[in-house]
Amino acid sequence: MSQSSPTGTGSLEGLTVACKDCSFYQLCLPVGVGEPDLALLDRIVKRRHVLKRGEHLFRTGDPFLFVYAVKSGSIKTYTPIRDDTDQVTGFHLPGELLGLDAIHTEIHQCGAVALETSSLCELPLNRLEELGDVVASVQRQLLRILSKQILHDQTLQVLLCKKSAEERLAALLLSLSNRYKRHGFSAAEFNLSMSRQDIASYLGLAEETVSRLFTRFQEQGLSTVTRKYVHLLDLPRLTSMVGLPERLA
Amino acid sequence: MSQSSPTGTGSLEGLTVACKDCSFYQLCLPVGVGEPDLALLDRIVKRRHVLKRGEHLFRTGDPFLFVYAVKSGSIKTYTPIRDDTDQVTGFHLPGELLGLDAIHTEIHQCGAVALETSSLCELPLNRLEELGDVVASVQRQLLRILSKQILHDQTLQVLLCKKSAEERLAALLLSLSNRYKRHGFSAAEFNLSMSRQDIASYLGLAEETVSRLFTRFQEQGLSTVTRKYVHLLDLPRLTSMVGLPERLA
DNA sequence: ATCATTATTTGACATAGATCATGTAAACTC
DNA sequence: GAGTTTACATGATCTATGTCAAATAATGAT
Repeated sequence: MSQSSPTGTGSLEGLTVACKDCSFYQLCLPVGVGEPDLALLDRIVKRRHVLKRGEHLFRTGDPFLFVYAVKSGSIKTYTPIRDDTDQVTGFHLPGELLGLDAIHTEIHQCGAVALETSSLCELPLNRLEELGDVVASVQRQLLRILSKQILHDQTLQVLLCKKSAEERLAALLLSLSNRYKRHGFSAAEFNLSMSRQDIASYLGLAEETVSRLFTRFQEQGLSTVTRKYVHLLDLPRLTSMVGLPERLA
Repeated sequence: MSQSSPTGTGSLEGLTVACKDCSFYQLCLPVGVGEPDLALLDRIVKRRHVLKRGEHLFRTGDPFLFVYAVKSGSIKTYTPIRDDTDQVTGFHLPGELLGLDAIHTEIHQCGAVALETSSLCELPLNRLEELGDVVASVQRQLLRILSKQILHDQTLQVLLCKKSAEERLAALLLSLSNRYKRHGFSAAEFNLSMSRQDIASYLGLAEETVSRLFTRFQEQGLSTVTRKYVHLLDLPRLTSMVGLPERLA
């Protein structure tokens, strides 16, 4: 919701950057919130949330206090399944919201960990009342965003129910590509902040299968993956592999 | 949102039953909407929507006009995948909402068909403004409901990623059981309104696998399934099979 | 820098569940 | 109410992935 200072992450402390000046605000609460409303909204949005790799934003069972917006970096959310295994439920990139699933129970059902150094804004949903008129407008935006998430979940459902391992991985790569592209980053080259295991968990595959697929994609000239660095060589073919508008986000 | 007349479904036409008298209203918009608000809400909620088996409530691509609440019967939602196949995305029982995924794009991304004779209420989301004060309150409820749906989708994600065919089917049977129970119906005996194929699609399995599992459950004394009629014989064992709070709804 | 730990890759093998094929029983049609 | 269609069941395979095992490479710690 807010822009980081030109002097870098270290000086975020004490800064008062307005939401309307944030390069991400249109991604958080895209349309329908007018200028004056934004000024109000700005009053209750907290900034200066920075996490290093591996640090938790919240854990399963924590009380729900805020909806978070990723400003930079990336966050993964997961649910513990049994004693040892986790299910990765999502990867959250800049401009995307986090914690929406906890509105219902007011208890976080997922844990959220930084995959790399990341900064976030927080929106105290339970204090929205203080905003008066802006409330309805912001809530309408939130409804849209939650609805979008539900749509995303349906796409994932199709992916998990009907698509092969190959199609699933292609879909994830394209999803990341599109989401980076939206922020002016390269659609063809980026770094995977998550591990093979995270990817496997998210896609319902074994870690080994993901590894083998990366190798196969390379053999087929679809992409190059060296460690964390991904280079998508044949976007059109990858897209046709996934088939349909099954874009993940 | 409204209660059917004591004289039966045939006489729904012309009835003006208040939301607050509806036995389902607490399921639609559970808490936080006070009595006076309900009276207002009642003004814009339409009733008298009746579908016979196989009839569509809406189709993919239709403009989004309403959120629907199931009053009686059951509805399935699905997305077309390729030319021939569909992905069943959900089964909707009385008291549950429908069409939430279309808020974002304002175009229905799913089709919705009645699995049996069903009646529904409609809530014109785009006319909520007319309600004035009640808006924030209703929207807050809606947020909770959408959030709950997201939670449900996460459970489904775990089911599809980590659970065996057996566990998936057990989870679905228990989900239906719990949802019927909530409405005062038997938790142990009910009718499946959906086909084996629908179940298979929803759970990411082959139709044949579902058939075989029903047979196996019967052999193991877990349940009895004759055609559409299900009798759950060993709820505790079924529950422990699924493991964890992975209840589907 | 060196060692220890963890992540990734690769290979050999096992298996759950898909697919294909066919049979049987409801449910609809005229 | 005989015939046609559609839903469900069951058996015989086949295959995409999972699982187990081990090698290699990267990362972090001392």
